[in-house]
This record gives sequence, structure tokens and C-alpha cells, in this order.
Amino acid sequence: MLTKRQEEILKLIVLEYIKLAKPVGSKLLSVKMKCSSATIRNEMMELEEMGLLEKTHTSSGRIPSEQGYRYYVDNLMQLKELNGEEVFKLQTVFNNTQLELSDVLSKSLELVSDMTSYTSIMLDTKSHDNKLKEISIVPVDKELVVVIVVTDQGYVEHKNIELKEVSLEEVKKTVKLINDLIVGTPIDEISAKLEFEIKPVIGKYVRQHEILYNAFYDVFTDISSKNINVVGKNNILKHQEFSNVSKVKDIFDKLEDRTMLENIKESDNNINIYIGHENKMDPDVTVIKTNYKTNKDEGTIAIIGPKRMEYDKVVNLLDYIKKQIER
Amino acid sequence: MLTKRQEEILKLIVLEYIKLAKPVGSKLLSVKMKCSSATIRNEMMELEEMGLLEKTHTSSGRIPSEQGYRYYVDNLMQLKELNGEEVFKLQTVFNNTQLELSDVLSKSLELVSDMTSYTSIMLDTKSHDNKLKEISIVPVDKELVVVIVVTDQGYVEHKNIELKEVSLEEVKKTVKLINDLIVGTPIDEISAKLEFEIKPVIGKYVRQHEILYNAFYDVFTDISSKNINVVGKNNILKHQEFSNVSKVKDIFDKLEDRTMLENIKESDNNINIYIGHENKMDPDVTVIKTNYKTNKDEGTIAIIGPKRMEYDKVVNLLDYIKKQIER
DNA sequence: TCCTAGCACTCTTATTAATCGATTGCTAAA
DNA sequence: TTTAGCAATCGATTAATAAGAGTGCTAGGA
Repeated sequence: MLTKRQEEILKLIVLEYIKLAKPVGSKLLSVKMKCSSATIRNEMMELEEMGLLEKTHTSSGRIPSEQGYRYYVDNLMQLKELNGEEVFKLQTVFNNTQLELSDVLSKSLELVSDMTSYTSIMLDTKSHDNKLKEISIVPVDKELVVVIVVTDQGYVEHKNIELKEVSLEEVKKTVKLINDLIVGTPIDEISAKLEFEIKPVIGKYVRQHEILYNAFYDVFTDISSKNINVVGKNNILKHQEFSNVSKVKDIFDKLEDRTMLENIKESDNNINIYIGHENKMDPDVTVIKTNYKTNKDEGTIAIIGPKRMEYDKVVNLLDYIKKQIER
Repeated sequence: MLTKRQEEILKLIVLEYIKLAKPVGSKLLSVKMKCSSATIRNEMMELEEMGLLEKTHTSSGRIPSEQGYRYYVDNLMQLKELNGEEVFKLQTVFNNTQLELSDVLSKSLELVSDMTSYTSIMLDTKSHDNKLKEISIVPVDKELVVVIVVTDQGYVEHKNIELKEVSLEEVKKTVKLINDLIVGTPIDEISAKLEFEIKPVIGKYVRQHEILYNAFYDVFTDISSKNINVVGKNNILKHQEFSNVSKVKDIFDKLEDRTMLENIKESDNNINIYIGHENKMDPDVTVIKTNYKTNKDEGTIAIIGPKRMEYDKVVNLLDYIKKQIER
């Protein structure tokens, strides 16, 4: 259990280090508190023994350990309000009724990335209530037909089918079959239905039914697939913990690795903070994320930055965005 | 005019410097040629006076100047054949008939980026012969209707319209109007037609015609807009000329700047090389690009790397891809 | 006239040493 | 329990030195 004074010291060190990125010494703290540097040194030693502080070398000032950050965000962090300018900028996005949800998300995350110098990720999973609404075709010319799939939430996906191996008639029949049999099916069950209800039937009267089946399989896979967007990646380069190129490359590669990014999915409804080794992404970063859920959509938004991150600001922004989206 | 020997020296220096990124000295060259290092030093001095070579400091070996690279690519470069593995990998992409052109392009550029460690850009302009084929609507529920636009080349774009300020009837009427009046119009002329032929008419019987007009304007703008894709951006980090983070940030920011990227458009049909200051992107890079043109599509593909680039390899690859696409 | 051996000179890189300044841990006194 | 004082530690900076690579120039030889 920490004393009041120890908590104050820890908090000051965290805030100071976040601001200046330099180890914090006892002398600096002694002017901010009403006791001598020697006293503070003694407390620092205890905090270090408890694993909340670290030194970069024997005679350096202290920096927070991962545990130190953890204690700070769990017990000491105070959320201040967003400032007027930030709210104003975000509101212009949320008030734009022209935009679709995914655009609102990416635009607001762009703002957040600009305001914080961190990197944002949105992972947009379509909701389970998303059902196939209609599938229609537009014959373009003798060689090409466009198949268009629409869900009851207004998602659209399309695929071009060449009329070489299959005829327009065959495509039409298949589409009618799908419209008759599987309209209304939730999108994540469609692949199964397609295989077991449609494939056997078309197999009977379409010569090259594999081609047709694959085309439809593709378009349904696309529409049920996750939409991932990384915003403000270049902000990584602004932080001095990432001043060495190979570290940067490491993180950039991870930010392009789809399976890595899909892992970021958060089901918990709170704003969750994963500091350093607590996240699976990279031990040198902190990931703050939350899930969101509307009647059409659900997904995760995440902010990634150095462990030395403005936790309070990011938590506030994320919370604000989550609430606005869910309205 | 350069003598044979001077050309040989220049070529060796370019190749050696591309390989090892270290200034090339006279001693190294003397073992590759049948004359003494003193002779080579004299020739180097002349080449430097002509502006083809540079020194990094008074007593360093030589590196090629931009003019030196220019002379090399114009007069000395020999194109070797692609190796079997490279051809094989690319062929698996080109032979996949399932893929649309833009997918073929981005996949083959991914391969090129992997094979070369450079960065690729594709800029896909839709051809002028692309005409509006059909516009159709799918009413999703009482509050939402999806508008889908298809061109005669099989491009699809869509937009959701909320049925709050406008009614389904009004949307239907407008769509009928568009289908009657401007189907067959080249996509880059549609905006104008929309404004002068459709807008005045719907203004008469649609209360909130601005909303409807804007929605259609948006979707036509989208479909005629350029498609830009940057592949292998992280490869920038592999080259020692970009080992300092602020330089990297500079280039990365440019690679996300849409207007910068649109400038890359090349109308010339050859493989063109822009070394250092010859390109508008950044004086420390070389851009090699060419345009391509199929019956559906036209655009530009470009490779970006350090000036110390494997010119021969990149030119070969770009040429190969261009030819395959245009088949 | 062209080529080359030889050599002094220049500049980079690596290594070591010396100094400065910040900060700590410890001790002893308040 | 707090604090003043002080030796000790270590990073960062600067200076000095040496080693190595490469050049430009000169003078002699083909």
C-alpha cells in the first residue's frame, strides 16, 4: 500500500516523464513538493523496490516501470475534460449526416491522431444481425455481368463475372435460386448455406458450376469480412522512443499485418489500457481500446502510442467517440 | 564525349556503389581493369570535372552524381533478363483469371516491391471510354435506399440515401430520369450533365432536391475518381540513405499526400526514369514509371527507391508488367 | 604522349583519456 | 522522521591520438 506522499511522487514522475521524456530526479520534485530532495530520494528507493520505478543507469533519475504506469492509470489518473476546440472539431464530423458510419469513424480517428500524435486503428466487424437483403445483376455486355449484393443494413458488395465459361442464363438462374433460398440469412451463415443448399442444386444444371460457386463465395466472403483501417501511422515517427529505424520498421510491419490487427478486437465495453507487455502487439507500445456497438455495426477502435503516453487525454477522446457513435 | 575507358570506369563505379553503398576507390577498380590505380585516378578526375562523379570529402573514393546516373541509364545500362523465379511468381498473378485488373496490378506490384525492396505506386485512372451503363436502386427498409451505379466497363459504386428528407418515390423518379437522360454518357462528363440536365428538373418536384442532388453528385464523383495505391512503403526503411527518422517521415508524408501522388501520372508510353532532382517527389529518390493502357483502363505504375537503385532490374520488371497488362 | 610508381597530404573512423554535471545512496545530525 | 552534506557513479562532451583509406601530384619509363 502506498502512502499519500508516495502516490504523489509516483504521479509527478509519470506526468513529468510523459511530458519531457527524461528521467526525473529528486531535485526537480523537491521544488514541486514541500520536502527535501533527500526525503524524496528515500521514497523513490521504496517505490523502486516495489517495482513501480526504474533507473536507466546507476545514477540516473527515475522513470516509471510498466507497473508504475499501471498503478497510475488504475489509481492516480484524473480525467480532465476535452477542450472546446477538440469537441468542436469532432462535432463537425459527427454532425455530418451525409457520412456513413465507417467514414465517421475514420474521419474522427484522423482527428484524434492529429490531436494526440498517436496512431489509431479501427476494426469494423459487421453485426450479426446483418442479413442478406437482395442480390441483383446488371448485364454489362456479352462478356460481363456484375453481381451486386446488398444487406438489410445497407452494405453493398459486388463482383464481376466473365461470361466465358458460364452463360448469362446460368448466372440468372443461380441468382434467382439464391434470392429464393437464402435471402434473410445472417451474413456469417451464408457461406455454409451457399455450400450445402445452392452448390448441390447448381451443380446439376450449370456446366462450370465451380466457377460460379467460387464467384459467389468470394463476394459473400468479402461482405462478411472485417474492415480494418489504420490512421496516422506516420505519427509513430514523432516519438523519440521510436527514433531508431529498425524499431520503426518492426512496428510498421506489425501495423500492416492483418492477422495481428484482427487480434486487436476487443469485446469488453470499457476503455481498456494495455501497457507494454500487457498487449500482444509490441512491448514498447501501449494500446488503449474499446469496442463500440450500434444497431448496424460493431467493432473496435484503438489508439497506439509509446508507453509514455498521454493516458488521460486518450481515454477521454476514446470515451467521447464511443459515446457519440453509439448514440 | 567519353572514351571507352572512362565509360567503363563510370559504369563500374555506378554498379559497385549500387551494390555496396560505399564510395569507390581507384585501387578497387584497378584490380577489375587492366591499368594502374594512378591511371584510374586521372580518369576519375576528368569524370569529376565533367560532373559525372562526386566525392563525399576531399580524400574519399567517388560516387556517381545525378548526372553520372543519368549517363549510366542513358548509355551504359544493360538490361539483363528476368530470372525464372521472378517470371514464375508474376505469371501466377497474371494467369489468375478470377482477378480484376486493379487486383492484378496491386498484387504484381506487391511482388515487385518484395523482389526489389523498393516502393510501388499505382495510379489507376478510368479510361475516357467508360460510360454510365445503368443506375439501379435497392430499397432496404423504410429509412434507407441503396443507389448503385454501374459503368459499361463493369465498375460499380454505391451510395446509401436516408429516407428522411426525401421519399422513396422521389428517389425512384430521379433515378428514372437519370437512366433516361444520361445513360451512355462518359463518366467524366456526368457531373456536368447532372448539374445542367437533371438538377433543374428534379428541382421542380423534389422538395429537398439539394440533398438528392448531392448524393448523386458524390457517387458519380467517386466513380470517376482516381484510384491510388501505394505498395511496400515500409521498404523505404531498408535503405541506408533513409536511416534518419526525419527524412523517413518526410518521404512517408509525401507518400500519403494525394495531390503529390496524383502528380505522378505519366502519359508517356516508355519506361521513364527520373533521378533525384529530376522528379518532383523528393530530391533523394529516383522514380521510374510508365503508363499503361488497356481497353478498359489506363493509369501509371511507378517504382520509388533511393537514387542508388538497381535501375536495370526495375526497368525490366516494369516493362514486363506493362506488357502483360496490356495484353 | 601516355602510363605508372612513389609519396606527402587529407580526411574519416576508432580508441582512449579527461572533464563536467547530474543524480544517487549513505551517514550523521537536527 | 526529515534533512544537509558528501563521496561515488555514470552519461555526455570534448580533446588527443593513431590507423587506414584514398587522393593529387611529381617524376621517370615505355
